[in-house]
Amino acid sequence: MGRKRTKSGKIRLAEVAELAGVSPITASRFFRNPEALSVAKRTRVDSAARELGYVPNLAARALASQRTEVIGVLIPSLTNNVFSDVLRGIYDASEGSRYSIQLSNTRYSILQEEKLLRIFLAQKPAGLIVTGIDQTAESRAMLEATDCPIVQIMEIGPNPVDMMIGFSHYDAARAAIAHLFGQGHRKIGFVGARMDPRVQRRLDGYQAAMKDAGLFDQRLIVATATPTSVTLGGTLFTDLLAKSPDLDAVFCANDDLALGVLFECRRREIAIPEQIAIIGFNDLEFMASAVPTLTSVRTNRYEMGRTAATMLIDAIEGRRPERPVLDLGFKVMERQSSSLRRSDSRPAPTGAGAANKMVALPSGHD
Amino acid sequence: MGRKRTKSGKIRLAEVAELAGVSPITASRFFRNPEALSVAKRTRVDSAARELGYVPNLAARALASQRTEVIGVLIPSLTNNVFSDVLRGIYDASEGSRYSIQLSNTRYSILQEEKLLRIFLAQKPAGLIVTGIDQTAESRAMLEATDCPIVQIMEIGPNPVDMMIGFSHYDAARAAIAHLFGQGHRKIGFVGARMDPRVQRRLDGYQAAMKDAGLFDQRLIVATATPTSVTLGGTLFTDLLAKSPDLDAVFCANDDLALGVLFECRRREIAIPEQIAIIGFNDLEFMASAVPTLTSVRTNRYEMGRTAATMLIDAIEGRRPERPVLDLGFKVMERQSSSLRRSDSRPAPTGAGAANKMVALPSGHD
DNA sequence: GTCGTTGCTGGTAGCGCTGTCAACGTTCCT
DNA sequence: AGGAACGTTGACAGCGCTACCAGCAACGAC
Repeated sequence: MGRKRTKSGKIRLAEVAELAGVSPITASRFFRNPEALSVAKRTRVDSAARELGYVPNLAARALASQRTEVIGVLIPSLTNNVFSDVLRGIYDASEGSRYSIQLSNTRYSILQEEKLLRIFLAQKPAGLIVTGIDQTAESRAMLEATDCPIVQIMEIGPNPVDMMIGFSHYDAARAAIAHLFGQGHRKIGFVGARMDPRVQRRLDGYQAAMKDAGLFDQRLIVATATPTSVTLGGTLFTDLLAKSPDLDAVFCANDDLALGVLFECRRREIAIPEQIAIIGFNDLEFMASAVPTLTSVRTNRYEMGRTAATMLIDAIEGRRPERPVLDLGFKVMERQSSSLRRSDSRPAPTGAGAANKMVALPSGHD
Repeated sequence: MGRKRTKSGKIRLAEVAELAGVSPITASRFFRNPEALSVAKRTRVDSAARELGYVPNLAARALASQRTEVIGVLIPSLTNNVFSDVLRGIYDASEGSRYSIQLSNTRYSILQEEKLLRIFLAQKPAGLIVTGIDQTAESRAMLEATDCPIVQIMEIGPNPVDMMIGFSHYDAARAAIAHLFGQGHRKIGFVGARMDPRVQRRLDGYQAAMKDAGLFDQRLIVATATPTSVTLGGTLFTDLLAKSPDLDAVFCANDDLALGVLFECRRREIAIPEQIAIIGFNDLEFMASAVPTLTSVRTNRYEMGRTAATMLIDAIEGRRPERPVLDLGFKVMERQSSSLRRSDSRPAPTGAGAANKMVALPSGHD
């Protein structure tokens, strides 16, 4: 007796249990911890669930268990293809797991981040992935008061809230400048947009390298808070040339800017790298197939997302990582745009960028 | 008597109600339909909720009300920047609403889509956004059996499940070819990658246009299922040149391929547009700042996402749109890469691509 | 004055699932 | 053989909220 189905017509756990000839709680265990069941009951419940097409009601589960199977992800931008790679990694790692991803966009505002964090935490997420290390004091306090695992991504720094995965933007920028120094460049400009904390640290690295070499000059820097774009790369480079006409190289804070600089050089008939060398940041796919091929600092974005989600899920399930802070490092991918000692005087058609020479791998593993 | 707080220390609705001196149900109404309360109670509940920092428990709400405030979004790719624009629109539109976005990646597999759909529907989403019109029969049946509003995005076609927003890829491709015909081109090649249904329809449009003009030739087509990239554009163009050395224009199924073709032409010292004209698809930001600037078919991706989410939320709340199918149209953005009749013989530095001439706006509004 | 109507409020009874604890059968140890 | 230890199972009582319906006051129509 009693209703067989919920009024919405959905199958409930009780139906599955009844068909399998077990109690609801045993059926429940099957979905959460199958090993706790005897093989006989396990197969019975399994086939009953299959036969009925049972899908657990997540809301009921969350209410009863006082926790969700949601991983919250806070990122500053959906547009930036840097984040789309990270996200892909996160989604890939979450696939097949019981956890679902809840994404929110802070739009590069730590106040917005704080607001979103409050909402997220109220729903008791299973875990949290947050971008960067520059939270508000309030956010920081909330994160530390939470008992769910947390991974900070995109960069590494002191005092992780919990786990941390990324690389040193400061070191990466220094490595880029060191590479240009190695090619004989001295008047190296900096072009940056958006100027979020990570881009700021790249600028810091650039400044430190230049100062150490006694080559620092404020006129070599063009930076704006405007969101980045290829077009903006050309505009900023134009500004930079006006300030420093005797420039011999440019470090671009990202690859879109670098592509914009490349095109602007084409317009002005500036030879790359003979007159001006270019180095970008992130090593997006197109860098290797541009003409000339563009040197860039490769960052492991997909791997970062994937590893962050994997670490997080492991931590949620009680498998804490051996080391909570993971430095994924970077590589300077030397290509034609910064190679004065060119072995090939003219690029061959197709696959020209093949000469991807790995130059540096500071900080972290490989 | 009775517990004041849940064991997790969270504020519940009952606490808010008590402080406000009303019954829990009245407090509940305040959050869902404030107009139903008298002004006096409304302010009392409001200040009580504020004072306690109350945040509703979504799981309990979902369980009790038998519905969620989740909008499910199924897209085929996270990498493709076409989708990141759409997603940004969706997230922007959902912000400030009570609805949250649940994103899943079908990886261009309609079987995977069917699987995800089953999971989504079991959780009774408030609404659903799905990509394209090529669902499996099973998926289609599930979608039609569901009572929540559904928006199909990215393209338009016959028999919408519910609402639909997009444009005709077929017409857009025909417009691209018509533009090239207008410039005097005849041997027009097609370069395509990924070859998902929408790219396939672009190819169909290309073929129809060429056949109508009596210019169709199978050797003018290079298409692969491989995921798209700039590098691949160069490779495919190389293949195309091998098949059809007397080519005078290329229609690229997307802008990344077009950029790859541009670079390959540079490598081969093929003059654009004098020897070969190029037209891309989507009009990503960089197209206008490349050298030469690249003609492309502009699609309204952000607007598509934003409008889809807005329409969906309106429909969820009972405000059905006047017309369920919305054609957002497209525009051929004529630039240097396809303009033989160039007014400017040499592009000026910076902002060179300014000469964005709008050529066509078939299908839909503006 | 009686009846219906409207606007607001509250009580009751779950939504579907899991935490806790108790109970059972079996095995292994001393 | 007795008892502890383990593995497996089930009963009960909610999780925090809302659907549903009843109740009540204020008002107007007859």
